[in-house]
Amino acid sequence: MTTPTHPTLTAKQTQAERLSELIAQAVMQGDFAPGARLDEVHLAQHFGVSRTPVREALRHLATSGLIDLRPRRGAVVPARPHLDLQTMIAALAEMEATCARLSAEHMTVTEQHFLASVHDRMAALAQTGDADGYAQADNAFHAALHAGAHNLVIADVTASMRRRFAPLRAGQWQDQAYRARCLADHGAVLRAITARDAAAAHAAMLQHIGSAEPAAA
Amino acid sequence: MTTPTHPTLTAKQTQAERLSELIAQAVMQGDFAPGARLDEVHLAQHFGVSRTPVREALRHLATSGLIDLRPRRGAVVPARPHLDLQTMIAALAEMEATCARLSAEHMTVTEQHFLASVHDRMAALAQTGDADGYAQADNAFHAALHAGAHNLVIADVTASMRRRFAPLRAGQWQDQAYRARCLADHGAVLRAITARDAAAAHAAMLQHIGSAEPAAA
DNA sequence: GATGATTTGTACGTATGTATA
DNA sequence: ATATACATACGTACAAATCAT
Repeated sequence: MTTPTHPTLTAKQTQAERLSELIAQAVMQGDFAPGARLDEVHLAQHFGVSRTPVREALRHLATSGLIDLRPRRGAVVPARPHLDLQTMIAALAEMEATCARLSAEHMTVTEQHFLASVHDRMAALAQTGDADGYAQADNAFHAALHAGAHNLVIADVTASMRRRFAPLRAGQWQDQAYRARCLADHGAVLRAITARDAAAAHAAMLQHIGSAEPAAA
Repeated sequence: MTTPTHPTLTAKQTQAERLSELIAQAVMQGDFAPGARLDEVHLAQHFGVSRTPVREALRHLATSGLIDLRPRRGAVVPARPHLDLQTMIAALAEMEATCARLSAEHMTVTEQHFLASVHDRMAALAQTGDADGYAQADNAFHAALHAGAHNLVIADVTASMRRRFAPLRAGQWQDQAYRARCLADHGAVLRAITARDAAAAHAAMLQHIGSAEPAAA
């Protein structure tokens, strides 16, 4: 009976998801040498699971752009923080910034109030160390902006881009400084939107994603 | 119709990749009803493979955002609300405008010269009634802007959105007034970009697509 | 609300393609 | 260049959870 090395706090997750987050964190922290091969059996043994969930986690991370995965050749962590990853972050930043600008132009007052309430909830959580709740509030904030753009195509594209970064963001919320900066950035975006200042909303969001997302560490 | 069984032609692709493409096509073509469950066993049987590659393909598609995949509950094709033409045009306008802004910021001088040469070619064609050549030049102009954004992700998303309008644009080029307006709009964009005026490039492109594309006629 | 059927998640074995001697 | 070793891709069996009844 292979037992997990340590008790998982969130029991509702699948092993593949857990591993995806763990491996993503490890790669971003530089625990693996750049260019090193991520051996399936080695990882499976290390985490005390079979190769199946490891494979699925690697597929997920490859699609997210964090690792390179070539058929029959296995996974490697790209020598330098993946070039495409930075490109994808920049792309996400542009999409989110567009949503912010459109929100400044098109949001109803009711939607503005809702956005503010989400922000307040996030601020309240800032005191507690509740990383999980914080992540949830962050998603709610951005989702409100996607909706506020009043364009389902743009909202959909942005949301789907954003979803790819979920495993990469997972660990960030543990960092107190990151949480604080995130809250401050959101505040700036919120102010620009309620002031209907499209250019400021755009700029604030661009800066937020550009700096807050896991850049080339 | 998707081919149920393939006579084991072992290309350099893996089964999972093959399936991923097939399923993606099927979903985008609307072969599955929105909200329909994508059963692993069914798909495996349908394509004549085991569940393993099907699972990996579904993971890939879920990460890409094409399908929804919730733990222990399987995959479903998200019920996307009907996207009307105006929304899609507005979305394309935003993407093209973003490319224009990024081009103003990042284009090299060489790229600027190339863009100008494409524009000149288009101007020369304006006199003749060559609708086909004009359409080609228009595509070249926008392609140059996509490239000039220096972000492959954004370029790709924009190009794929644009491609969807090709059939709708086909007839427009017959109209002399449309061709003239299009050329003038491009000129404004070009001037803003060579002046490195990001905001002006953005605005000019937004206006161009918003007015020139086949609006809700 | 409990129970059975169906489906997903995980483990493991086998074969084929890749890399190395 | 041929052969050998090894890692990945795929198939299959079992376990666990969801949903229907």
